[in-house]
Amino acid sequence: MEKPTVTMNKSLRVNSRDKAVLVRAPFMAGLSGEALVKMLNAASISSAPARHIVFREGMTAEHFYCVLSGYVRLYRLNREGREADIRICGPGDTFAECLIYGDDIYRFNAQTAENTTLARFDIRTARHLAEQEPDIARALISCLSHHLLTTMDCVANDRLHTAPQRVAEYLLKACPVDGGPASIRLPFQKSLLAGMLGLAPEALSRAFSSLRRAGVTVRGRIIQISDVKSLRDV
Amino acid sequence: MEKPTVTMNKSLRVNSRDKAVLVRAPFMAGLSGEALVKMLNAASISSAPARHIVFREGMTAEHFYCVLSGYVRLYRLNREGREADIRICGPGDTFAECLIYGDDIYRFNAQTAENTTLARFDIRTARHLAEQEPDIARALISCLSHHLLTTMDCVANDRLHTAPQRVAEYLLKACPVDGGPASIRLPFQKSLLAGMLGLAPEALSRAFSSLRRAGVTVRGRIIQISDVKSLRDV
DNA sequence: TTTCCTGTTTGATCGATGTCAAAGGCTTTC
DNA sequence: GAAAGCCTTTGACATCGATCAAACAGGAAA
Repeated sequence: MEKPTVTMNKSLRVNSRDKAVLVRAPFMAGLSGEALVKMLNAASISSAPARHIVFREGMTAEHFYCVLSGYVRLYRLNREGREADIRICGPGDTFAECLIYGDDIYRFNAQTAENTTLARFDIRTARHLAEQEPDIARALISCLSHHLLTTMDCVANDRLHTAPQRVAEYLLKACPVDGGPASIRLPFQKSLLAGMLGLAPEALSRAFSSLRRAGVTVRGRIIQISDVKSLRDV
Repeated sequence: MEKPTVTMNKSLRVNSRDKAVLVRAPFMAGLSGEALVKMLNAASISSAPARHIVFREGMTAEHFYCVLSGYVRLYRLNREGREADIRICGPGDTFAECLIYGDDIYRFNAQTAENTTLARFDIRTARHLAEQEPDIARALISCLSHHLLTTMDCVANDRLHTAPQRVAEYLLKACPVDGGPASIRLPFQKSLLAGMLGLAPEALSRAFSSLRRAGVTVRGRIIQISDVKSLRDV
């Protein structure tokens, strides 16, 4: 049990690679010079080790975040303490930005899945910026729209597809090529992928083994697909 | 099978009750005079009978909508043709507004669940208005944020709670009082509630009957709750 | 009020996934 | 390179919810 903390472990000088990720993140891409500078100035970069609690459900929401490297798990608990992931955020993803005009309380827990670098924005500052700079408002709208669509996709997938189908869909999205053989390296642990797809780790494992007949071979984080096209028929 | 149509069945003169709902909708509430007038001018009111297809997944997205009366089901199909509801929109709810800065294609199907009146907004016009009027941008951000939170709740509920728990949660949200006995009248058919909670109608029925032990009595659309507090323990 | 239609409930069954436990295999660290 | 630790896989089992079919009930229309 780690105690909830608002501040990150250590602040770092802004790394050029971090800055590049931040500027290219969907949230900031398309910002003009003036607006971009304002947002960059409002950001503070920090890093956290794996399993660090970024915030907990119920805490006063003072910041929203953009992942620069690593992964963050957004999840909620039921009464018995079982966790369910709501979203997995990777490099370029923004989270808790939906609280910018809402209650001032986090609605879920956020925990790093591995060594992670985050950009942190003060929510009140961002709100003011969004009201001053139309470009920032536009970026926010665009970002929120995209999240909403993604999350609706998630609901539909959960309700419509079985475990192997969800895995196949993930692989197809991650596939660089469109037909023939392909190879993918998972960017994170399988247990994280399981949570992303709304599955227990055991169920993900079984889904993979049921995909063997569709030409999917798994060895560690490397996934070989003998024929991408046949994955679509799962 | 109804053919997909972009236009509603018949345009009506703006009813005063419809207008009242529109102005009070979360999307427009908080708009100042100027911005409000612009948005109202951009709206066109129309009505449709039950089971009317408002739009289909894959169609070019030209409008987004606000429900003034009745209910609209947003859903997607799997390969076998089974439907899964993603969201149920009631009076005051906005849908497809998430396409304002995205692809120009609807990502799900929309069908009226009963006699329904809708306000329709041209997406391009709304986009321009959002860029001209900061208040409209703010309203959009607020509306999208709220939808995103609601949809994330939906994912968490699906993954964390059983059918009876989801029904209990719905009843608690719908409850006017906070403890003691209460009575609720469902505003729509049970099959719609089932879809909303991600259940087959039979599963909803069984969930209700399993809630009898928690003091829930169902007769038609009327639901009696002997003790609201005990519903929380489900 | 009566009838018909549609929505709802109930029963039986099946498939899918969560849970627990133990064995196996990567990865990392020394 | 070797060992330890954690992640992952596999098996067995229980549970939940979907599906199909048929009985039932409620609501709308005559």
